[in-house]
Formats: sequence, C-alpha cells, structure tokens
Amino acid sequence: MAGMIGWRMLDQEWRKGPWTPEEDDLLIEYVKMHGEGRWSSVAGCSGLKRSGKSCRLRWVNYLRPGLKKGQLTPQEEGIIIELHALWGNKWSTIARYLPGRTDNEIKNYWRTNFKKKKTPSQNRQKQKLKIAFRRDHYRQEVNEKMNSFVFPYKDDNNICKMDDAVAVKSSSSTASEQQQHNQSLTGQDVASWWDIVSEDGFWSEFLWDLGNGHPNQPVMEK
DNA sequence: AAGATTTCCAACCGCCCGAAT
DNA sequence: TATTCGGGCGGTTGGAAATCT
Repeated sequence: MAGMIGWRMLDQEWRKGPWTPEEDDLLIEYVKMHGEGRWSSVAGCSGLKRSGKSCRLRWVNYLRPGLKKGQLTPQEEGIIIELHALWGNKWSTIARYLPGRTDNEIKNYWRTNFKKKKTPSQNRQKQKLKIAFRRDHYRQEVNEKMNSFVFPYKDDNNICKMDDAVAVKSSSSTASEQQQHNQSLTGQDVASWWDIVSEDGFWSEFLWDLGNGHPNQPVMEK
C-alpha cells in the first residue's frame, strides 16, 4: 500500500476526525475476526486508515458491546461522586464499577457538572474544596446515620462497615495494597449498596447540588 | 428571528508504563 | 541493561446542539 512503511503508515496518512459508519463496520469486522487488542495492526488487516490508538478509542468508547447509551442514572451519578471522592480523577478505575460506562463518559460528566468556567487554577482550587468538603461531610453523615449498615467493602474474611472501608482505604500505604482493596469492591456491590441506601433519599441532602446551599449544610462558594 | 453564549461529548494529544527485544 | 514499541490513561480541544438575550 502506498504510504506504508512495512505494516505501518506514515503519521500524516492517518485519517482523523469523526468516524463514518463504513469505518465502524470495518473496525467491528476486524474485532470479530481478531478480537480486541493488537490495535496497531488494524490498519494493515482491515484497510482502515486510522491509527491504532484511534481504533482502540473508537471501540472502547463507542462500538464495544454492552455500552449503555443515554444519561447517567442518579445511582450512577452517586457512585461517580463517591468514588471520585476516594480516588480522584482515576476515570478508568471508576469506570470499572459502572458497567457499560466508559472512562471518557465519566470524565465528561464530571467536567460538565463539577468544573464550572473560571480559570483553571480557580477550578482546581474549587474542586479540591468540594472534594474535601464532600469527604468530610460524607464521613460525618455516615457515622451518624449508617453506623450499623453493612457496606459491601470486603476484606478476605469479613464484611466491613462503610467507615471501616474508608479507613482501610486511606491506610493502605502502597499502590498494590490500594489496588487490592479497590479490586475487592465490585460494580455490582456498589450498585446494590447504592440502591439500598438511596431509598430514603438522605444522600441528596449532601451529595447532590453541591454548593446550592442545602439548609443542613454549609453553603459552598460559587 | 438572529446572533451570542453555554453545554455536551467524540476524538485527539502527550505522557507513562510494562513487555518485548 | 538499555532501547523500542504498543497500549492505556488523563487532560484538552473543537464543533454541533441547545439555550439565552
């Protein structure tokens, strides 16, 4: 093929911009034949003039079976807020607990809802404040209202309560320890946990509309 | 009705890490 | 051990759509 060096194409040969239905079909066909991965060889095998990175992104964020379309549910939003308070901008990690949602989607959701205008530095500062506020308020509320509730954060032998989970999480010093703890919490766990605790609606008292000045909470800077 | 502004989201960019050589 | 390469990740951008004035 013209413009190829071995199986690789010169960078300027890659197509960019929005994907066409025809390109999607080619990529789907490729994945059917070869499975996910080996993205750098998609162009050579399928005739797509797209980089491996572009193919992977298209597949993961749009074509992959099982992806949910449409708005995030309140449950999913709650999970995002909660996990973000624990882990920060670990979008791919958060996405693992939201089956059918992509890291890109979650990242966009967060930006849309929690990063408002202003300058980047102001945004960062505000974001830190929000997270710190949310975490502290969250712990306090949890202590008061849910001390007897079984949080689905599990270690090898026990089912821990929510505050234990937070404590275990924050006391895990090494990356591998943290990863181990992270992995012990499944998306299903979180989802079912959320279904139960959201029934009486008390989460909305402090998780939703941050900064809108709920009567029972400090008013956040706008 | 029309132009301006804001929101949303698909896609790209650059960096990092681990595996292969 | 050093280098190369592919894949994954978070940050950012650009443009279409929606909303506002």
